[in-house]
Amino acid sequence: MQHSLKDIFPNFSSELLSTIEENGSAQDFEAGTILMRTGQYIKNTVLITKGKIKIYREGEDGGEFLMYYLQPGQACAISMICTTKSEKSQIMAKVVEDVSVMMIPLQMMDKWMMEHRSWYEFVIETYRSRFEEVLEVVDNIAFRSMDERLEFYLKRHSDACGCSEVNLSHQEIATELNTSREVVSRLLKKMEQRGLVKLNRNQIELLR
Amino acid sequence: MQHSLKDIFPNFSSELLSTIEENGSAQDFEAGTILMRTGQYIKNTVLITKGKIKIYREGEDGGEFLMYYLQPGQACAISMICTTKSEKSQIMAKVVEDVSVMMIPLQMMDKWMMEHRSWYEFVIETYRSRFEEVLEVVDNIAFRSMDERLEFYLKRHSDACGCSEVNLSHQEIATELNTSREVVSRLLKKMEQRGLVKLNRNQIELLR
DNA sequence: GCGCTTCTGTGATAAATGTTACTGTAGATT
DNA sequence: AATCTACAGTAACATTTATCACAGAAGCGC
Repeated sequence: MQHSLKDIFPNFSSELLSTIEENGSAQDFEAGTILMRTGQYIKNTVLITKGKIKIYREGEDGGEFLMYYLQPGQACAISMICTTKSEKSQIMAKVVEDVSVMMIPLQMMDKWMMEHRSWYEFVIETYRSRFEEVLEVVDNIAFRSMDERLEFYLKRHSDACGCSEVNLSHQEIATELNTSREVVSRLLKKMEQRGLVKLNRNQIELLR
Repeated sequence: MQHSLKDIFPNFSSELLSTIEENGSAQDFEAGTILMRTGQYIKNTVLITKGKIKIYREGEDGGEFLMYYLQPGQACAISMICTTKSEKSQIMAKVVEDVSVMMIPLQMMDKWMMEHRSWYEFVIETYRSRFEEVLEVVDNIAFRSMDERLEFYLKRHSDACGCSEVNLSHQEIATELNTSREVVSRLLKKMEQRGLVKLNRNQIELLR
């Protein structure tokens, strides 16, 4: 069953909602799709109405460092920021759970800021929350060691999917933390010994 | 000799400039002043007209991780973002070179967004550039080792002060990179052997 | 079942970074 | 000059993280 835009963005005024329906283009993408690559020019602001997206920062050596998740009711802050001057994307966006999005042409972004108070507030709040999220990422890598970062990673994953099972291989986790598989395996083993997780093949159960 | 607001913010319309003069409060602070602490509520948006400010992320253990510099013609993105809802600051701001600032009461922020196109563009550009700067910080700590980060730190310092001498002790540098003095000393010695710097007491000369 | 691939576990070792301890030196204070 | 203090250099060692090597287990296709 499909939720309406109104349910997903409850703070939008009804005028704004119909303008979005009019000017936006609804699109679906399967899990695994790369929605945006580092260096690409951005032509749309993306509103997520269903599914999940992960935002990565790419290293020169091909690393894919996980920054944060995007979920229904949220928007890609980068696509908003870059939109105005049609700048290049500084990040990579990957679909991790089949998504539906509304693509908003870049010229609408500025226009609506003036015309719709609820759009303005949404944009500011998007900036604020994403900025804070990135600051938290900085905290983690600047001040914490790998075991703490791994615990944080697992917690965030289960928060995002709303369940206590993480269905990822150690290699995938290692890539997103920019470390090696062996390190992840070892740290997970220690967590299992401490009773924090139960390890299965391609699955980690969080116990507390 | 004092530059006028118009010279420092050349893109602001003359109406906006006079509104700023009218509603803002010009204030000076000496080097060393903490302008904003983590957890404080933000009551003003800060425009820098003279001097330099460093923005830090504070760790729980008392670490002060340097994020970026603010210079004349720039504004504190955090103070803009948090302003709307009078949120708590997520960062610490320290004056490193005597500054003059314009304090803009938070309610002006929203008002001017609607009334002054040049303010709107300035705010969006501020968000964009600060976001990019933080992403670069993430790059550095996620993908680079301490020697590369130290070189980047020194380069950024000399860019900010416009000279090739860094007048800081090894301890101060270590604090801002969240490492220990010994590590900084060792790496600097190696850089000296590679001919990249010349080390004096309380001063590092960049040679290329 | 057999062969193949992917995933996981683990030891050995290397490299980077953090910590402790101690020394010497430059500059300031008296 | 004698003393004091902050700063810098460095050796020795501990810890964390990365890399290499290999082996066993789980799932898959045939």
